[in-house]
Amino acid sequence: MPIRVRFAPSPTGYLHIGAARSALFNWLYARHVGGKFLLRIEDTDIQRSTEESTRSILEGLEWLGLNYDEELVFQSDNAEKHRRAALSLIEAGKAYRDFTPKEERADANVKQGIAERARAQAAEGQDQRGNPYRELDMEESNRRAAAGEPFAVRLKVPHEGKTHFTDAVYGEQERTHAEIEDLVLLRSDGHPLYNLSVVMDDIEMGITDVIRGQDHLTNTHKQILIYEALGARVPRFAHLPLILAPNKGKLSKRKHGEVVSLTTYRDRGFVPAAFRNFLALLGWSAEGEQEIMSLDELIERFSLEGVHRSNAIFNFNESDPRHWTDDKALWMNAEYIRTMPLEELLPMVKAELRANKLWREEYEDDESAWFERAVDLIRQRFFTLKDFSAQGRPYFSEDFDFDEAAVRKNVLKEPRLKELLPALAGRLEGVEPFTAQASEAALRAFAEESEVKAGLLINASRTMLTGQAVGPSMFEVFEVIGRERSVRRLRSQQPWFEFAERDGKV
RNA sequence: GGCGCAUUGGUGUAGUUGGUUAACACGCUGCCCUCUCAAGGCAGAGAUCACGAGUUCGAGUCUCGUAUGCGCUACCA
Repeated sequence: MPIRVRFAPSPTGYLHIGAARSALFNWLYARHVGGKFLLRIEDTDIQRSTEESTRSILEGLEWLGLNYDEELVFQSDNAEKHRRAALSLIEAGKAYRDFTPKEERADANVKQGIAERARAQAAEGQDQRGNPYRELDMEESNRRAAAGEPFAVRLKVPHEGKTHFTDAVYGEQERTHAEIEDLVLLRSDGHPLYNLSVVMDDIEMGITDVIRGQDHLTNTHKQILIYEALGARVPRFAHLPLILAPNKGKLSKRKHGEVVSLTTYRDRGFVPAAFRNFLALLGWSAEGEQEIMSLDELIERFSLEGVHRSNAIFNFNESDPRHWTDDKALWMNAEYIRTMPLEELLPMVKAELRANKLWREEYEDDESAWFERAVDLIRQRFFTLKDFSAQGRPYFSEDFDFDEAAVRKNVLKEPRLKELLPALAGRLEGVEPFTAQASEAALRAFAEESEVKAGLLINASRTMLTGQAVGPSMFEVFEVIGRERSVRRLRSQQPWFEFAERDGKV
């Protein structure tokens, strides 16, 4: 039987890292075994589901390159079907109507309420089959329902026995029925609940392997009971370890904000392949020590056996601009930026420049060779795509800022530079052709004549041309910036205006 | 409260059927390279493998207990 897996997020917020990782693993598994990867939006929680979330999820998957097969399924479209199935389980004697009035639960102390209730039940020696309506006479039940009395539908969990399954990651799992409550299938307002809906949709979609977060590991037993009540074949299960925040807590939108949103990584300059690679290594490892893996390698090497059982911590620190997200993710992004095929990087740089009004059509036309050269030169030290419009700005625009520390250290420190730099500009003006080698020769000769160290002129030039203290080899920069712009920038007195005169030093 | 799962340096992970100095990546420190910063090369710091007991000639690897963390326990998903 062909393998079919699915990713089934609920659209109650953006796609977070953990969910994205689940999607990735499902996708990799499907591609590895030549199966199908399906997508289903679990929008049965009408209160919290939004179209915007759905859009964000779709965008995120697209960004990661996780295309889905077959048509997108919205769980809410099947609500009526789920409702009818629950009702027919009553007929079959596998579920029953519970006329107990609905208990309102404040969202904030749900967990606490559960624990308290459990304690109270244990104290009274009550078991999970204690519902007074469980054995209510069918005629009586039908009559009260017909009279319009509201009821929830609960699954009749057998008194004896246990459910059992073999999880592809966590191994043998067993749970006695006594530990499972008669779970609610249908709310008293007729709304089908999660466990029923997932099971039915998974059956309908022909899902053979359910791969999802470990937070569903214990729910699985309940779902197996539903599969059995429905007379359906139980799929294989594989539960994935969770991805935790630095404080070891669950990743949450409310607590952690947008650092845990996948789209943040897109918007802050991550290369999709890099982030995908990083994500794949959270909770899974391939045999061998290679960690940088292309999509094809990922697909080829992915297996459920390599999935771990312990939760992984995803590091981030929004208040630290340099380590705002996981160091390894940042490193991997830089690694991709400097080593990926240039033609794959170019469109991303184009998008980044365009978004910052730095893009010119010539870069793809008359100046394409220059553009490629420039990108190839500066990419070596960049961490994110954002760097192309930030530190990279002087290469694409005349309007760039001078870094004050750089100016003080490399330019103002030596008063003679105010005359030396324009003089150097004069020398460079005559260099033909204007190559890295030629400019180097000219600069070194000029340094010797002027009896200053070449390094002084080099570092000063770097700051004059790029506004920065760091960057690529200076002679490469001369060549890429070009003679005309280099000369002009060397003659600019702007740093003195901007910083020195303000200090009253000049 | 009950049930389940996990626990290897700061983080992500390797550690074959128990067998010498616990491996790799990121991060960190130093050196080399050098016009700066990266990259690259080299070297280094950092783990009594959560803790306690047991089995064994020998345990990160097996058993039990404890602790901690996480998850589930809902007419949320």
